[in-house]
Amino acid sequence: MDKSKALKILSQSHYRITRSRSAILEALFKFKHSFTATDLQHSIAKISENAKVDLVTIYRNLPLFEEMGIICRTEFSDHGTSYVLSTPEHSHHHHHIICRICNKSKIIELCNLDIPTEELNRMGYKDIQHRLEYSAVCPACTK
Amino acid sequence: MDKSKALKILSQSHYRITRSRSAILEALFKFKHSFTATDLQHSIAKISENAKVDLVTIYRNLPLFEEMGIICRTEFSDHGTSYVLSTPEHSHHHHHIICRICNKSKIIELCNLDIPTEELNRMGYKDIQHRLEYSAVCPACTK
DNA sequence: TTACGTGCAAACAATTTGCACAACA
DNA sequence: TGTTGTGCAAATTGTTTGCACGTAA
Repeated sequence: MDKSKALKILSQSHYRITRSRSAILEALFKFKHSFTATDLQHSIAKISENAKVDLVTIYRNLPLFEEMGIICRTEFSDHGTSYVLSTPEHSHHHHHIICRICNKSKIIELCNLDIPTEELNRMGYKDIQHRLEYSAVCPACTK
Repeated sequence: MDKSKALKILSQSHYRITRSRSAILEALFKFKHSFTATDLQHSIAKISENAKVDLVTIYRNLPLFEEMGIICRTEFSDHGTSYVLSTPEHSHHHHHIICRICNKSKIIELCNLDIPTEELNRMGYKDIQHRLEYSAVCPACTK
């Protein structure tokens, strides 16, 4: 997934291609780890002085981009919501591990999680959702 | 665990037994499901008009009570931190399932989660923490 | 009596909302 | 041109901090 792919998805869904959305996506795809709305704003400002996008606009677009499958929301950090890019790997069930020092995230596979979900289902729980987030100090930061 | 047990824990740890802490604990143990700081404040107000405790005081005591093992923090709800009572069952590794309708929570066992943790350890990640929260519509609320 | 707790006010941070204006399709 | 999107300001919500006063040990 890159910027032009994302723009295509947007227009195919009849969302408008605006200067702001373009600038947000431009900055988005530069991130190698998870980012917040504020991170994005700073990043956009760094790219170009006159590309400024209001924080509100970013807040309004992030859920949209998530809906489109461009980014993926995570909530491990105690301070607010952050996102990671949707890679092809993101299309299937998975979870993240986030380094508490450098903030980089990696995907981890956890198929055995489906088992308890099924059990809960048998117990009568409906529309089961779960959120699993790992945090740790990554190998690089351990040194 | 009940109020007097909690008070004993506090005083054994050289924390003072105050009117506020007493009132908070009084209200605490009445909850059958998860609660937030604000929930607690309302609950205290309902119990007795002159037992009022400042929200700030509640915010300052909840982490303390958690440290003492009296309550257990959960963060599934999108809007802020909530807690559940520590039952004897809480002393071992577990997770919760919270009903999105009635907000009641139950403990679920998930020992197979230890496996990925170990794997991550082998991969060089240190001080691994995880948070797993299930939410669903419980059998009662399905009807 | 003295260190620990509390209340109040105020600061903060993350996020949302209202509304007039701007700009895509 | 009409609808959708944006910026600005301001409101909300959850949580934290500073400080003078109160009180348990």
